[in-house]
Amino acid sequence: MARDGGDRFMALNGMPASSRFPKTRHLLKHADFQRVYQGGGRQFTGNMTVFFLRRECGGGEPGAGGPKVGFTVGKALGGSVERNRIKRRMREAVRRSWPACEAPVDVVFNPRKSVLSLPFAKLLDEVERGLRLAAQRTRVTEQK
RNA sequence: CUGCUGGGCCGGACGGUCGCUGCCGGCCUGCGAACGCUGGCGACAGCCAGGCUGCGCAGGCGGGGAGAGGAAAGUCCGAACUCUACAGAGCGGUGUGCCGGAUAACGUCCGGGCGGUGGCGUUCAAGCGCCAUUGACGGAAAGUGCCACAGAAAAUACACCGCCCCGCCCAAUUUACUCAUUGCGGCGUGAGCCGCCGCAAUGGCGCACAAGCGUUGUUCAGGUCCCAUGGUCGCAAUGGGCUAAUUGGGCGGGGUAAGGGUGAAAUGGUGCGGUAAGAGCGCACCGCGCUGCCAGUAAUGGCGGUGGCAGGGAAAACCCCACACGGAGCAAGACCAAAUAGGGGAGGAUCCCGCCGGUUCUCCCGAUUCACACCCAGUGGCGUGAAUGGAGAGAACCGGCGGGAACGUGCCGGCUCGGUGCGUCACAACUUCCGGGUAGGUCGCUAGAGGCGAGCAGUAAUGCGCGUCCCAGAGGAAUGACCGUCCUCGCCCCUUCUUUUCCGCCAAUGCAUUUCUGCAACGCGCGGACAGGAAGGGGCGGGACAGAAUUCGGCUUACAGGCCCGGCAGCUAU
RNA sequence: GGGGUCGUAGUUCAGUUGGUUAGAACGCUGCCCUGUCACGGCAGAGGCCGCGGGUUCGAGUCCCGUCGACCCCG
Repeated sequence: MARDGGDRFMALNGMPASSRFPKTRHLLKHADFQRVYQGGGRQFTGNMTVFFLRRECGGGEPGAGGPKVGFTVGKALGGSVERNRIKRRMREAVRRSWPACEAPVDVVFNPRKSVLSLPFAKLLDEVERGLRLAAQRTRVTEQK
C-alpha cells in the first residue's frame, strides 16, 4: 500500500532540523487574527480556508524570519476532544511543511470538520499547498 | 450453563521515528546590574577599558526525567482558601426534615425503626418469621384555601329520600275486616359464574323492608326477571283485636343517623343483643386515641388499663415547627509595572504676625420635639441619643485689610550702608518626586481532609497510629502525529477433526497375480452433500464515553469490552 | 466562574400563575366559486405538549433529574 506515501514519510523523518514548531511560531493574539482577516487574502482549498498577510515590522524578535501560523477551531466543529484532535493534526501537518514557505507571513488556517477523518497524507499535501500559495501571493502583492 | 438484575474493579499492552509544555543539571551567545579582580586616569567622590568568577533574563545545542479521567463532563450540593462586611441577635430569603452514628462539611455514606412491593418457609386460614428491594419518611385537633364530573351529601355534618312514632283531615270496609300461627293448593323453573348430568340431572354462589340498584339485551322506544327455609295469591282451621278499628292518601310535629350502589375518596369494621325505628346504645374481636409499666441512647416495639370514636385526601397549595446558612468568588486576591491621558507635592514663583467676614469640623450652653431605657399609683421624674437653635471657644481652609522681614527694582543721601516708593499677582512651559492604575508580567499553583501496604478499634460508614512514595500544572490553553507487533470482538474464506440427517456403493483401497481375476469387509464399513460445533491459518472492519483550568468530599449523567461477588427464574448433571 | 429565558400542529405563538375541554393565525388536503389562476366561501386532517421518573383521583401546568437552543454579567 501507498509506496509513494511511505517514501514521503521516510524523507520527512530524515529531515533533521527546522521541522519544529515552538510557541514563537504560533499566532496567538486576537489582534493578529483580526489584522490577517481584515488586510490579507484568502483561499479555500477543499478542507480548509487559508488566510494570509505579509508581516512588515517583523524586526528584532526571535523567530521573525519565517511564517507564523494560527488556527481557528470553533465550537461548531465538535466537542473538546474533536477540536483538540483537529488542532493537533493541523499542527503536525504544518510542522512537516515548513520548507514550503520561507517568507515572513502570518497565516491562519480555518479547518473544516472533515480534517478529523481525512488521511494524514492528503492533509499534509493540502497544508503544504496552502503555505506555498500564501508565500507566492504575498510576494506578488509586495511587488505591486 | 443461559437469561434478568444489584454491587465492586479495570478502562487496551509493548515498541520505533519525529514533535509540544514545565522541571533538573551541562555547554555556547547576547544583555543587565554588582562592581569582587587587573590596568590606566584622578580632585581619592569616582570614571574608562579589559576579561575571569558568581547572579539574573533571553535565545540556541545536546542530555535526564515527567505529563488527562472514572467520569476530567453537568455545575446539583458541601467544604478548604482569598477578599469584603461585621458588637450581638432578629426579620426576610433559601435549603434540609423517622432515629442514631460517620465526617472538615453535606442534600453524602453506614446502621437501625416504620411503611410499600416481590419471593420463600410455616399455618386450614388469618397471621408470623426470614431474604431481597424500595420510600422528598416532621406537622392536616395552629390557621387560610382546594377537592372537577357524578352523587342525597365532599368536610360544618346533616338539608333531602327513606324508616319509625304521635296528632288532625279525607276516602274505603264492616260481622265483616285485620293480625299471628299451622295445613293444603296454585303461580315460578331464572340473565351471569362454578359444579353436575347426557333423556338424565336440576345443587351451589350472587342485593333489598322500600327508595333504588344490578343483570340481560343494546340503535332507541319498549319489554323481561321474584322463591326454594323467610315471596305472593287463594282456601280452611285455631287464637287475638273490635265499633270503633284497620287500610290507603294528604298535612303538621317529632325521633333516627342503619340504608340511599355515585365517586379517587362517604364520618370506625364484622357479629350478636337491643329498639317504635334506629344508633358504640350495650357486648366480643379487630382498628384508633389517651395513659401506665417494661425493653431500647432514640426512632419504635411489647404487655396492661381506659375512652366509646375524637373523625377523609392533599403540605412536590399557602403555611407551622425544628435545624443550618453574612456576601462574593482564583477573572478571588497579592506584588512589579510600559505607553498615553489624568491626579497630587516641590522647584519655577516668599515668608511671618494681627484684625474682620464666610464655610466646614470639634467642643460648650440651655430650650423645644422625637425615640429608647429606667423609676413611679400617675397626666410625672430622670438619663442617653438624634434633629432644630444659640450668644461662646478652638482648629483647618478661603477671601479682604493692615503691619513686619527678605528679595528685585527706581530715586535720594552715600559708599564694607541708610531712608523712601513700587512690585513679589495669576497661569503655563519645563524639571523633579509621589500615589492610584490599564496593557503586560510574576505569585497564588499544586505535599494534599494525598496515594499504596499491612495492623488495630468498630456490625459498618469510618477512625487511629506505623512504614513507604512524590504522582500534570497549561494559560488563544501542552499531554500529540504516524507506523509496527500483540490482545479482544464481528463477518468472510481455506484446512483438519467431529455430530445429526440424507444419498450412493460393496466398491474405492490394500495384498497376490503377466493378464483375466482372486482375497480382506454388511461393518462403530467406505465415499459424497446441506447444516451445526471445535481447533488452526488468512483477509477485512471495529475497540466506547469523553480532555485537567484553584483544590478537595459527594451526587447525577454518558460509556465498547473484560474480570470478581451476590439475588431471582429456567435447564442439565451429581 | 456566576445568572437567566425558552422547548406545545409543517411554521409563528397562546394556554402554565390559580390542576380536570389543547387552541389561534399562516400553511396543507378536499369541495364550491372562475373559461383558468389568484382572492374568497365551506369542510377536514395534522399534537406521545423535548425526554425520563415522581406527587395526585387526575399533570402541558406542581416537584426532581436530564437533553437541547439562546441570552446576560465579571
